[in-house]
Amino acid sequence: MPVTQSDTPILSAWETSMIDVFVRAAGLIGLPRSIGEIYGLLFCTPQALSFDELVERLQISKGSVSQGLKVLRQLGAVKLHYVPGSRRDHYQPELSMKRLVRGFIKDQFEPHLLSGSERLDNIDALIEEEGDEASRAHARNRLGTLRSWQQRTRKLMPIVMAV
Amino acid sequence: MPVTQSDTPILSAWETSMIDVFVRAAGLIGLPRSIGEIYGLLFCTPQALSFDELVERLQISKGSVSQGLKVLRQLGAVKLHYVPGSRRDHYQPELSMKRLVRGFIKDQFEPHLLSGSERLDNIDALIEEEGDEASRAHARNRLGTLRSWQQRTRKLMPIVMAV
DNA sequence: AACTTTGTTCAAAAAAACTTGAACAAAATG
DNA sequence: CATTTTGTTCAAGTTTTTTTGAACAAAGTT
Repeated sequence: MPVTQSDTPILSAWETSMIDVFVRAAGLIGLPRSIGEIYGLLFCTPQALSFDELVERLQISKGSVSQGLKVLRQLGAVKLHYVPGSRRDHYQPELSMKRLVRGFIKDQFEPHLLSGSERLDNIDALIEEEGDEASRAHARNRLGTLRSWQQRTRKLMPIVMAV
Repeated sequence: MPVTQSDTPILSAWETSMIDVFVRAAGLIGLPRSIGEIYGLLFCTPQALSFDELVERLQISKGSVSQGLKVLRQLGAVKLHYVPGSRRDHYQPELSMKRLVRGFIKDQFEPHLLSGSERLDNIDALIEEEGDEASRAHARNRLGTLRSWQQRTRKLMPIVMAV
């Protein structure tokens, strides 16, 4: 007995709008739409939601939900919530802005900052291998600028994470 | 007499590496590779560079350079530099981190923050149109969380821009 | 043990973002 | 005014990213 519930309004108007806010925010920080949708729906909903409920209410594929939740867990943006009497995993959104920001920076920014330092050291070495002294001097100078930018960015991190 | 200068090393090793740093940085903030390349080469070079020099040394199309420079000008990341006796526009990189950050935030973030406020007001109205009082109360509550996030982000901006 | 439930993986399809290059516009030059 | 120089625009091509869905694995049920 196939149940065609296709005309049930799966999301209310305010939910759709609020999810849209998160989809845009996701785009702003370089995350795919589906991740914005998942976090957005969790954010709208009072109870924890299961995998299946996300698939059904958002009308996106299991694959997208699975991968999206994986990223969100990695960022610390969702928490598993045990629901007695259910075998399914249930998810709730992390609501602490501080933790959200911290998770994002740690996962997406810090790695680049670190590998960046090594890169600059390599460039330092390369500079000494070519050109005349005048152009080497200029290159060293610019490298110094870059290093100062890196350092200032590093100092900013704790401040941003303290939001 | 076709001149095949294909084996001229157009970029030195350290320049290539330094440009690579900027290409990665561009990716990190959601800008295309070509923009990282353009800014990167300007950053490496002592003199101002013309449009043509960018095309030739980076080996990318005129279209990419034209659009890339357009974005960089908009961000305030490059400055026009008048070169006597040349009709071509010449470009130099903005070297002040403060100005670079300020330009990026003003161009890419603030618009979203502003339009965001209007969106939240709309959601506020939509919430009152559906559901029972209990669910409306929850929705209002979450909207409040979102507003506080927005406000905290706003307060952070001047601090980041003061880097 | 066979079956069901739950969720992951990954190759292929779809969508989005970026780049190219040819046509075009604007301004300087001869 | 025809020509050259300089740079922009935009449709088409390319590359990258995201989404889908079917096959699979793991663990619980009967």
